Amino acid sequence: MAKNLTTRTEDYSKWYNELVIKADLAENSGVRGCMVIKPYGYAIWEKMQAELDRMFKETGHQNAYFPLFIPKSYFSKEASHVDGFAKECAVVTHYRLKTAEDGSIEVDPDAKLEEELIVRPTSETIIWDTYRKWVQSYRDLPLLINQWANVVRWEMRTRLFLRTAEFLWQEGHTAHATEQEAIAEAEQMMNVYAEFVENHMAVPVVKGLKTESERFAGALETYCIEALMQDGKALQAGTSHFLGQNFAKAFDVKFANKEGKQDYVWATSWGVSTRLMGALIMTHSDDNGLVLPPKLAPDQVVIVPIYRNDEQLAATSAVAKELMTELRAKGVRVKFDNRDTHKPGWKFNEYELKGVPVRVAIGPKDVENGTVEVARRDTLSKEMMKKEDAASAITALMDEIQNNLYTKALNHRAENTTVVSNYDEFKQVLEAKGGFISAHWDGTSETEDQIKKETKATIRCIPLDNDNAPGACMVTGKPSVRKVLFAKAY
RNA sequence: CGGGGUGUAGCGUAGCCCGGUUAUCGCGCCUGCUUUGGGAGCAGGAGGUCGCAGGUUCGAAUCCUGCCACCCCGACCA
Repeated sequence: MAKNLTTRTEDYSKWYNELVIKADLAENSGVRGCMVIKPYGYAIWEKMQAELDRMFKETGHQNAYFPLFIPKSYFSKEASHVDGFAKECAVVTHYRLKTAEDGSIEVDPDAKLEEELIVRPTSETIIWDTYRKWVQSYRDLPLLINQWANVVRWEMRTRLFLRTAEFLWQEGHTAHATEQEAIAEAEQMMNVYAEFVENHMAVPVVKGLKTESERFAGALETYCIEALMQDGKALQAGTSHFLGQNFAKAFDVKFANKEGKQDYVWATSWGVSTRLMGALIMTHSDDNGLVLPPKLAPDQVVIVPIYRNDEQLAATSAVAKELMTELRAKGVRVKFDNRDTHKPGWKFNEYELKGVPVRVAIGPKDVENGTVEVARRDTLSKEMMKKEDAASAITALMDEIQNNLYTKALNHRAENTTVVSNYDEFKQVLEAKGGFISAHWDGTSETEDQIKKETKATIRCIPLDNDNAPGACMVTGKPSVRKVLFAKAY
């Protein structure tokens, strides 16, 4: 069979790009660093959005929308925040064009804005400026709001889904009366993300805390979920920040507490982006194309009729439509592809490339024997079954494939997580094997920087598991509270 | 922004060093016939500002200058 893609071992980066483009998910737009998300890719994103949105609402959040443009002065109010984003902002300086004498279009110099507008790289500043007006009393709290939006970060280097100049995301911004409540919220949202990524995307994650140097600009604590890709590099899949009172103080968001005293509110923010699409692709796909977990697949089952003439088309279509009706009654998303413009073999390859979990083929022989052919995308195996058993068997396959994908990814992570005791071993494992490396660290930014400079590996997180055995830092030998997780990252 | 590379049909490319008929090949596209259980075969056909702008020359995809775009490696990052 002709290979659809460059093999992963040959060049993972090229493999990923080809996969995104050939599976019809997205393409380069020709506008620097921006991508066009194509209908099939967007359908997957919509599935993700729907589930996340449901989970946010279940935990008491509401959606709202804030402006795309943020006055420059808002950014100067929180010092570390502006430091973190200043280098990557798109700035609007004018509001009008005009036709020049030579007929070309130019920016009208008379239309210069008094204060430049920043295209949001994230919305903390404009949201906190708004929250000031919304919060007066402890009765107005907590404020639990989420926004689905696009943001722009003028990155030097971009990559489809993983790092684009413009990307889609959700950003939650909450305000609380107490520190404990805000911390609990930040932890809760990290758990929501982990649950979504593991249960729906079938991607196992490590929950943890970021080190000080990897923290979000303006946060006191950053909670994160980290996933391991097939090439042994780590990908940050989502973050949730405890912001303390930094933004409340910067934007003067005060409330009267139960004692009648003025106090600053406590804040969190949390977000996941279209980068999750990258995680999904790089975790499950193989050299035949995308592999989608059933819970996120726009089409869970595709039925392909096989026929030589009109009578056979009518006969196979009748069986296909019966099966489709049965499956739909069980809540399965089914597509019947009876296009006459492509041959069955062509369709088989197309749906493999697009990662549809189950494919059903129905031909004249099946009509005669009362059977159907059921093929799984995850194992690439095929099975003949009685037509009357097909609907319940395929319904059961949805769970089985979902679980199988998760288990496979979990095994891959286990095989590629190494505990090391000294720096030489660390470097050797990083070079030869990659993956997550668990090691002791003395807790200083200096040591962290040294490791990053010497090996390109960063501390992905301080895991929030129960493995709290103390030890000695692998580099300096100084005391370490517990092991942390290192990896090369995207 | 530093280092390297590439721009030729919708996609992937040959040609460039060493200038010379009508710019090569594959995929895809269109028409017809035969086909249809793993990307069909044959025949015919359409499709090109050779990234852009100058320059050298009788003649430029090819040589020179400037510009632009994209890709890869660094630094930065969801």
